[in-house]
Amino acid sequence: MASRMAAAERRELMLDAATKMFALGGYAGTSTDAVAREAEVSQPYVVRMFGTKLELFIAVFERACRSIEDAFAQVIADSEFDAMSEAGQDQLGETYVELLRDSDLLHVLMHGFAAATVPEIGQVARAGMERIFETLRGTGWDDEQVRDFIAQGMLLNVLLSMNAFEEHSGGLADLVSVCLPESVV
Amino acid sequence: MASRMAAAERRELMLDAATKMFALGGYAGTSTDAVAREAEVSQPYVVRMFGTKLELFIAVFERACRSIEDAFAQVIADSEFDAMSEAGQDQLGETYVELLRDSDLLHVLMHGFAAATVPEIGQVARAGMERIFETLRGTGWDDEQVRDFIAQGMLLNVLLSMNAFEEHSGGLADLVSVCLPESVV
DNA sequence: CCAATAAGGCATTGAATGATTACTTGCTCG
DNA sequence: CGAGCAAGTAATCATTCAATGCCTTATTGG
Repeated sequence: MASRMAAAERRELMLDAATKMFALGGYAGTSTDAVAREAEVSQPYVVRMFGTKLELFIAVFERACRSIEDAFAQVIADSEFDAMSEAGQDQLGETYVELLRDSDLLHVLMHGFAAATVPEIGQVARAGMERIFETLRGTGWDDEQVRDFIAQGMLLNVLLSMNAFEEHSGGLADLVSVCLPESVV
Repeated sequence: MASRMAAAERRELMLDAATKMFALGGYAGTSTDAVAREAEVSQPYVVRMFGTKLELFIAVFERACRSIEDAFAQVIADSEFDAMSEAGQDQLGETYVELLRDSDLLHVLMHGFAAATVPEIGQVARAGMERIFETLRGTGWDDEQVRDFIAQGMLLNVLLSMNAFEEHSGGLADLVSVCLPESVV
């Protein structure tokens, strides 16, 4: 038996493990057993901790959305930050690129968006996107500016999720290179 | 038994059915049996027609990518089309919005992107994205312009996939409204 | 030190799934 | 017309999976 631990702490470890596994297989393509093995607990314990596989996925997905929101909020709250300067805009962009270095986060996001046909997942997705939108509005940017920023982020998501940046394969290289204006890969 | 039909024709019907079902459940979340029922053939026939569930999904996904590519190519080839005018740019945007009215196409796209961690799916995704990129380059736009166009498209994908446009729910209404500048919803 | 609560595992199960094999039947062309 | 090929199915199988019920054992407060 895995050494005893406070349930809340174990829960976090399970969320970590689930994030990793869901990133690979998505909601339907990941078994609770795979999560359990990754978390080094038994499969029934995973189910019991979250009630249902769907609730587990939602917890993972929502946590991913919040980590984006939080990262932006933290940058914006910094007194040094100036949203209206060129440097400030680049800083937020780089913050996002930095977040996406965590490929598990990226893939969980993509799977969550794709699985939004499931009503409960769609609800979480809309709420998460809304919070991110509102957070970015806190810069003082106008709505079009916020939209363009998010749009670039979504393109980045898609290109990264299809591994377009590794070994600049084929003609995507040009699209890819113009997507990372100044941030190093 | 379903009435006889040329295999190629039946194959198209199966692809239609598979598109519909994969749109709902994604790759892992859709059974070959569900596709078979939708196509009104037996489950083994579906498997035999495509060899493998993965190959079926890839056929569906690739076909979706091509329909986008083709729609753009057709507009661009029109002698009336002027890529450099404001109207021309709007026209391409509206072409994409019109395509996405087919929610099955939209969701298959999203699931394909998300599932790009599967090597063979990733390969198809990169190839499809590259062709779309090259097609759009045929407008004569510079790479940044093409990138921005695609980025807006990706944002549209995500918002549509999470049903952000139905009953302008919550604070997403503002983001949503600034995403469809002139095209009617 | 001990009892109660919380942490966690084991065994099980019924349903679903992708794939294979072998069989049947309709159509077409010589 | 009839033989052979192509279209399609029925039956089946080995796995996998999410979930449930019941049991065991740490830990901790009194």
